[in-house]
Amino acid sequence: MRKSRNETAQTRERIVTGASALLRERGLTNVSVAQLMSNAGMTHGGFYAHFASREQLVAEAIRFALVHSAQRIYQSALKDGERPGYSRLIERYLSPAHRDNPQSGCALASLGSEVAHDSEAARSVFSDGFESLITLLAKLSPEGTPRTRRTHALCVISELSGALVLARAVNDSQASEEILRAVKKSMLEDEKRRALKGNDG
Amino acid sequence: MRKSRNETAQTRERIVTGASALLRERGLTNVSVAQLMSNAGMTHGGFYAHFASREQLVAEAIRFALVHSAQRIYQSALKDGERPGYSRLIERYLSPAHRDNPQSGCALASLGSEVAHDSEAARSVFSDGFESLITLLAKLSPEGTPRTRRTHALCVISELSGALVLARAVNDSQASEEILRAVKKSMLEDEKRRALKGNDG
DNA sequence: TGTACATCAGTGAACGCGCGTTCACTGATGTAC
DNA sequence: TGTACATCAGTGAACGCGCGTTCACTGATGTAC
Repeated sequence: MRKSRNETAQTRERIVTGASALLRERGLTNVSVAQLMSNAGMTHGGFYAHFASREQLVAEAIRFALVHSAQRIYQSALKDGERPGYSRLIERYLSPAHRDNPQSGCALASLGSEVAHDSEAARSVFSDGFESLITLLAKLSPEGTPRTRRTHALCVISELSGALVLARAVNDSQASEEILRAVKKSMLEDEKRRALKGNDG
Repeated sequence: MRKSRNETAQTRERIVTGASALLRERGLTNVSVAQLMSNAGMTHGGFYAHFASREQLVAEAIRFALVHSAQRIYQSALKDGERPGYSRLIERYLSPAHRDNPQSGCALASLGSEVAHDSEAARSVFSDGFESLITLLAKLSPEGTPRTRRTHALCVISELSGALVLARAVNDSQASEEILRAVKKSMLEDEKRRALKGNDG
């Protein structure tokens, strides 16, 4: 049952995008090759027609997840009122919807701590994706030198991803809401303060 | 070869503390029962004389790791100059030494994202430990209403743990250093600003 | 355009392996008198 | 305090199971002429 080149490419893409969702949802080590294939509508045997190993698919899925995350983050920052800024991103990132849907959410929060224990390939792909995201955000940041913009981008991403990880880990829904609300409020105030300072200077 | 009650209790403690270190270092799913027992100087067979399941040990190890982390964080905050504050904590938390030694470091950063996929017991223990830590930090925070102190504690912990996770995940040592340095600098400046504001008001 | 053959995506059974857990056994500890 | 027996922490072999990976096979696609 050989498939056409087109179909083969589509199948491969389906496996990678499906894996990027499933791995974000359940973690890098909690999904088997059979589950990843079944998630793409196939049996496990065909896996090695597309990938040399599970490790390779994981690395490709991480790459895809990071590119996807970067696009969504960038879009949020771009659409922030008239000028680009972080307020809209902060609102979206720290929403219950984002907390409850890791499969389509930020890969830094869902995969960050597991990547530290994963293969060199995975860490390398993660590093590249992270660098691209920070560079993009720094360019788009309101006012400041290139250096301060980059620093601010790093701080925003750290605080956002840290808060989301904690809001997901906690078992108590009230505690989870509190984390999202408190950090969101504080970060939005901080952004306002920065915007005013920027307009004054 | 039955052991005395005293020895039995010590053995159990040795397994739990050893597991708390090994699991922080390698992740919750990447260490076998045999490895956890060997780490405590025994063979795997004796495991079930102390625990009902691997899951139970993991939950106890998480509890221990969080208590241990809270103590260290609290000590850093207490010893901050004359009055308690976050500056010393920030310096220590975002140091290369902390990044490179997860086995004795903050459990929020090393286990946070994995706990979200783990057992109810693990999440429950994590929630309790997290709540204790935040309550402790909020009490000790400089100036402000109970509410603003709590919010600030949540923000500080989110930003610290988020930055540490990213600094560990990244493959490029320069990028890792940059994250630690940039976030540390920004957070320390923020703390200074808060301290001045507190003295004025 | 049509024919003959090589290629290869996908299936499902099978592989060796490490996992969490169980169990018979050992012998020092704990308990009853 | 001393003796006889029950308990149980720890060992190492064994269990069933799911894992990542391999393989013989199928039949549609791609290629050569």
